Amino acid sequence: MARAVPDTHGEILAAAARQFTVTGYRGTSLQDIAREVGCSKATVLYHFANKEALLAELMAPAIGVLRDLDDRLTGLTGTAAQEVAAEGFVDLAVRFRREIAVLRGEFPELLCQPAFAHIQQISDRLRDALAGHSDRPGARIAALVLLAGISEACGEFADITDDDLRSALLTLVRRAVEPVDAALPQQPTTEDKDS
Amino acid sequence: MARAVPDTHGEILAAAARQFTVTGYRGTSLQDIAREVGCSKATVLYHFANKEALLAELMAPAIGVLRDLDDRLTGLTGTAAQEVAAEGFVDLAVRFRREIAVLRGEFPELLCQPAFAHIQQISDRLRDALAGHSDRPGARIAALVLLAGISEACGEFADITDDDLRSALLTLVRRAVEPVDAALPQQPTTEDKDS
DNA sequence: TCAGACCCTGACCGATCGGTCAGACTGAGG
DNA sequence: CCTCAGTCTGACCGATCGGTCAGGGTCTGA
Repeated sequence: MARAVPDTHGEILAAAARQFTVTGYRGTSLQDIAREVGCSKATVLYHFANKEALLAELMAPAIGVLRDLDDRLTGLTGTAAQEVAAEGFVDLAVRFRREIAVLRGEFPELLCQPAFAHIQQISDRLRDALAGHSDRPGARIAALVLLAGISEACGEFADITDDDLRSALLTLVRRAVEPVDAALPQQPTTEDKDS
Repeated sequence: MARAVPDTHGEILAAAARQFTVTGYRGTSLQDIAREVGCSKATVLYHFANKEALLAELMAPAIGVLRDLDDRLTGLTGTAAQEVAAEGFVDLAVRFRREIAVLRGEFPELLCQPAFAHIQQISDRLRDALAGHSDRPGARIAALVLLAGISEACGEFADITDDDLRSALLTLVRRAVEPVDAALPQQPTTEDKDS
């Protein structure tokens, strides 16, 4: 059979994805990646301008989907925004479990890099949408906890199929999100003083 | 006035806490800490055997409380376990917002260090308790999302008082956790197929 | 006055990091 | 045959990391 063209570029990308999910971006050296691929560190830097470019190419698809979701959210408010945000983010988190796991806690530093310039604003808008654009602390807190928790947790359930994980998460979010409509007031919690 | 005894040890600890929460454990060098304190790096290593020992002393109180919670959970099952786990963890997360933020995503590596040997097992037990010791995927997923989300999110709400944050989180957890007892069935959500 | 504990430091160490560079190898085209 | 572009590499760079070490100040108690 014809010797397959050695797709070194793709192999490096795949190896980087694996390593990043295990030891994080900063915790993975170019040497580590080169070792797994079976090439030299210089080869990695021949195919990618620098370490950041490698990460950027790895995250590009996920970021594209995140941008699409952001577009779909513009103009929506209240329950409609919550539902779109919930479905959209759950789907994104499940599909890109691995990519999201890469950012494990390295968000603050990574977001400073130009390739990820607008992520912070997008995820802020996403959180607002999930909170139904309410400024009640309970709504904001619930939204952030859910987004952060889903991001963090998705990578842990490698044994669960995408469909199962998606439906379980969506059920959870719908149950957990603070309803924005005052139309259905729930029982007041222990104390509700607006000082 | 009498010159106050310079509590270098405490100053280093405080500076480390500040820096760790901003740039993470690995992202903070001993040099950074020394610079903030206004001493040499060698001084930092005079007061603490090594970087890990500095982190360990910083986390000790939080770990103690976590251990206590773990003790209180032994023997509990079902709803009782869920309630104790929820209250205990929310309280812990709020009180030690800063300490928890330090571990921002560096859990996997840090847990390998001897000082944090049993944390993983404790948090596994905590998750099981919050899931009511159910092995249903939905329950496990909800528990993990909530624990991870609360850990991640707590540090973000510096503008909210402990009490407000605690009650908001507790309300969220009670709303979001998957009820374990079939005894009190709530209205079935959109779809409830047990495949 | 002196010894010793305590506190602190500059200089230094080996390791590792991301990144550069000149050059070797290879295969296709003229 | 030669050329040339594409691919890859070992050697090397400066920076930074955590950590060591010998020694200098300072205070206290005998």
